[in-house]
Amino acid sequence: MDFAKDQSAGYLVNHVARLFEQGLKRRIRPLGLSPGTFPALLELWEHDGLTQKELVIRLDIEQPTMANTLARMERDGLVIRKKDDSDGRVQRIWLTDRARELQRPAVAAAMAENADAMASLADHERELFVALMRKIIKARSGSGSRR
Amino acid sequence: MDFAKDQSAGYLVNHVARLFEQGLKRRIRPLGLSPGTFPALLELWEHDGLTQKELVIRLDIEQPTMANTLARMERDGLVIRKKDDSDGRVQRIWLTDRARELQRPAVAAAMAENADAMASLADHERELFVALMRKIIKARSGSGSRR
DNA sequence: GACATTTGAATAGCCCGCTATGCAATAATA
DNA sequence: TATTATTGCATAGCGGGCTATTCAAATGTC
Repeated sequence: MDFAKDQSAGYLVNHVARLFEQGLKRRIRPLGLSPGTFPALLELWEHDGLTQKELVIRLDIEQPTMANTLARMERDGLVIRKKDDSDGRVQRIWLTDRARELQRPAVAAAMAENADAMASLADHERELFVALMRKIIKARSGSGSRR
Repeated sequence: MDFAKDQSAGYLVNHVARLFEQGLKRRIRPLGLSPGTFPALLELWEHDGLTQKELVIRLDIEQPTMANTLARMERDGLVIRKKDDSDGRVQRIWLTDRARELQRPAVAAAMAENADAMASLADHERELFVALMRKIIKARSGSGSRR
């Protein structure tokens, strides 16, 4: 009984995530990007040529989800996938020029969206919010429910 | 530059939302429920016979998403949809016996998941977390970006 | 060296969110 | 009252998440 949805962390976090995603989507659409590509791009901008497996681990996302996202990214001319020379199983992911050029505007858009969505929070509240989420993630995916 | 993803609220909130959803999914699968039905069920358990439109407004979700979710729910024997007598456009949504019986175990599962996911937070941190998210939602969807 | 195991990626199929669009019923208006 | 506008819902199509399964390459083991 008495499950007040506006007091349920799970309910709220889903709502907030949707708001963030929608905002980001609007902002990066002009760049020809969609939100799902963002995490992969962030990693690749820092470390071009990562393996699909490495992306999966770094982003804590399931392998088929990553494979699917990368397929879309390749289709859209953001990356190319090449087999590793020394191991025929692994796919290495390389950014295209276009993707490299998008770094500045895309990061700017994401930062703007973050700022905007949290505009109603005071500075210390923002830091708190981020810190709390990191704590949850750490506890959860760190020693998480390995099946 | 220097967009640290572990400091980006948008990035983190997406991650946390995924963790919550996966946890809930595992917990309610035995009941034959999926996470997407939860918000609608919560409303209907309190107010059976709501309109699709009313659900859309209360849950801040797009109309086609709701229509789709309700179609799945009807398929799975959770609700039935009946045209309103006095207005042939509106669909009223009525719970089945099965859905009513699921209230207790489903709510228990959600509460357990919430508790579990936030187990690493102190009590006051949990309250803070919830309060911050409500603040964000209020500022955002309240006077939000009406196109 | 042959066979079994492990590992990385791809595919199939589903849930659930979105936008854009179409359609039928009602309400408003000339 | 005939036409137009509005309103509520459904459909099409896609992005992005998941699980389960398959496949090929590499590794281990006998």
